[in-house]
Amino acid sequence: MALGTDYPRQDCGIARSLELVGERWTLLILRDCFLGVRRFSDLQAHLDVSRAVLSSRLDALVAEGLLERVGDGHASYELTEDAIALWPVLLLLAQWGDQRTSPGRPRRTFHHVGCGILGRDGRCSTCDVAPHPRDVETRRGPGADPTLRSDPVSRALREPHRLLEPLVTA
Amino acid sequence: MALGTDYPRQDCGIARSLELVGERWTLLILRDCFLGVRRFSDLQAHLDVSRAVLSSRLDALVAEGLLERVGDGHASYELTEDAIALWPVLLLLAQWGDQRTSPGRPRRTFHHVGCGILGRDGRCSTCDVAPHPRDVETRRGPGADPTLRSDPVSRALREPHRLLEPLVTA
DNA sequence: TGGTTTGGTCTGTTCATCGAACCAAATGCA
DNA sequence: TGCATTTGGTTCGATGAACAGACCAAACCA
Repeated sequence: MALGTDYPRQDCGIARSLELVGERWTLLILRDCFLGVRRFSDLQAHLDVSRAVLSSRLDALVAEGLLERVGDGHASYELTEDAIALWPVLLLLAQWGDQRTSPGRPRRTFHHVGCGILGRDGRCSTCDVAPHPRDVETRRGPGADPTLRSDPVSRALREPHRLLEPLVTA
Repeated sequence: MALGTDYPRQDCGIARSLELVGERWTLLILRDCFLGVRRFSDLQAHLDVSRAVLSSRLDALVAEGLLERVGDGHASYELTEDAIALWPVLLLLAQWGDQRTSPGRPRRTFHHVGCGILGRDGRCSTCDVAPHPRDVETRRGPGADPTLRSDPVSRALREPHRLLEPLVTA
């Protein structure tokens, strides 16, 4: 972890977290992994990020135990339990960002499978449970702009998709 | 907002959020504001950040409606409701970072005033309510290192303190 | 009113990211 | 099986962000 992203003089859990997930692109990489993206090229094409930065970020996430490389050769990247614990952060940032920039018209919605939509506290509006991400389905919301991107991941995410399930791109 | 921190090609609430709070130091500034720090020099001394960066971050937070300059001359910085909505993110990052780097010995704990300690879901372990930050008291935890810093803010935070209340530094 | 403190602003240096080029390794197919 | 293609990097120069120090304007207070 480079010195330019650390906070050695902050005795604080937030600083410890930001040292790992605070760098540019990292949380968006994790977002994509929650959405089921598994392959380097899919991540790269969906994020439009330089391959050098993506490679460096993935290495760090693997080294710190947030991602796991599965399989030899063209590996698949999967979230660990530690990373999955960050889901509420991502959900809240998604909702907060949508509320500020597209009030009442979220770009993406999240649903407790077979139940209700998730509210601001991450709980199902129907049963009040805060479901595990694997029991969450994500859908394109009314505020989404389907014309902005057409990479394979963006196209696949036009359909509802269960979090943590591998996203199949053509 | 500079181009190097934006994600114009991401149609995503998380990207919108990160465009505002994803820059280095921003979330720590907001953390300090939750802890009741109000003045430029206290922020600067507690964060050990260059004054140019702090000034730039504060300007952006004010411009985007997350902070409010109160008073003329030597202004005071106060969180807006929009910013206060980010409290669960900060709480979760604090807990996640502490759990990973100091398991069982958090550097800082948060308590529902007159009730119980807050758990991982931000709810009071006694009454199960997720209290508003103004009803939360923060205390130094068993994992804190009181020798790391001795700026006025760090010294003041050795005592329990209510979130959002102005932190008085000598 | 003058000295001190606070809150900036400016600038050269260092580090991170970007974008393109190059290449090694893996995959797929005839 | 060998070759073409794809995938997953690595390298490098240009650009932008952060840092550290110096300077200074504005505010405060005795």
